[in-house]
Amino acid sequence: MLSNHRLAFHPHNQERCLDAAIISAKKLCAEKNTKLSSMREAVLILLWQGHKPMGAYDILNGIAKTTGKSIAPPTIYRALEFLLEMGLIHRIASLNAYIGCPFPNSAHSNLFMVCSQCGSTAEIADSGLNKILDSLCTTADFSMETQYVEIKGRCPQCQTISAKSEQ
Amino acid sequence: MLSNHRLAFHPHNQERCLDAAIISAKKLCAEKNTKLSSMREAVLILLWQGHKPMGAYDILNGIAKTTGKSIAPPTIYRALEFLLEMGLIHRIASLNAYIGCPFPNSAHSNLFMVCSQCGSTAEIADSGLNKILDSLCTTADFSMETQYVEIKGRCPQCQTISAKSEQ
DNA sequence: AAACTTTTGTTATATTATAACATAACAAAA
DNA sequence: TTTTGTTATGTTATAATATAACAAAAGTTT
Repeated sequence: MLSNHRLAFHPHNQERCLDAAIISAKKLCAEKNTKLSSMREAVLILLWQGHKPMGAYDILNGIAKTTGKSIAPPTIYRALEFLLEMGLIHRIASLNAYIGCPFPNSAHSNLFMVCSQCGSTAEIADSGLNKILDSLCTTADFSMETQYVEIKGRCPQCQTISAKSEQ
Repeated sequence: MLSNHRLAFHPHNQERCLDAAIISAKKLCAEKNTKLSSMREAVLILLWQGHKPMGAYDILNGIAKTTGKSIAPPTIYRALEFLLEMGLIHRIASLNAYIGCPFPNSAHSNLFMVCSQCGSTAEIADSGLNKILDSLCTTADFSMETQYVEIKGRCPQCQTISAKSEQ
């Protein structure tokens, strides 16, 4: 099991995550012979600064603010498309939002745990889960292409907070 | 395992599904002391006639056509909201679309297999899957509220067709 | 029928995403 | 070092999905 739930759901040095993400993004693009242009890098940085799923228009506004320029949606969607293709980010379908991938190098199918209160989101790759999904597909004679496994609920911190407020 | 993949992915008497769905919807609403108004029933019927996930605006146009009236989005979204609350339909997040639930009576968490070619969609409730998801949540100290498990791929029929066309 | 509740209608607008075409930036070949 | 080709970004417009806010109608209860 590959998971970043400890980082995602607890305070930690977020700048370190960001730096690591950018370094491995550059490496991965070099390997794949693609270019992490400044716009693409800016979007990736913003996503890691947010450290939570962000909508395309949140990203748009963020980029517009830091660059001082006014930017149109296609610019952002293109950067997102590239980053998705590279496996550097994921789309959370249930939120229409995007988040940086904490382990872009390992090929994997993913599960996301999204806190419905604070938005913090963990990514988990679990072979047991994938085996079950595969076997269910086999049973139905269905050939899998993509999977979306997203769980909404409460992260550890928000459980504690809401438990306290109910005292 | 509770699954409608045999029906969903193969030709069958769709009218029978529709009739059964409406009957059990009426029963369920009676039990829950809510009302399946004509608008709500019309939306449910349309979804079962389509027999595939439909977008809110597809539904809107369908209802507008059969009634001859022009209808505004909120009317449709309200009907959808009601049907979702009753568990009579599901929302497929990865498609922004809605589909009738084939077994609304049994409380369950669901997995959807969506054919990326023809759109036909099966719903599967599997306790093995749910156990794994539960255990992953426990590991991460995450308390689940809702789950979205959606798999895109090829249904049996569309696999056959594309295999043939590649000969 | 009056008062109340629930459902639907109406208008306007928010949010998310893409199509189509133009320009700029960069790299490779001539 | 032009010129050509390719890739990336800019620009305008619009499509597609969803909701807020308030008004009217329909259905219930008293």
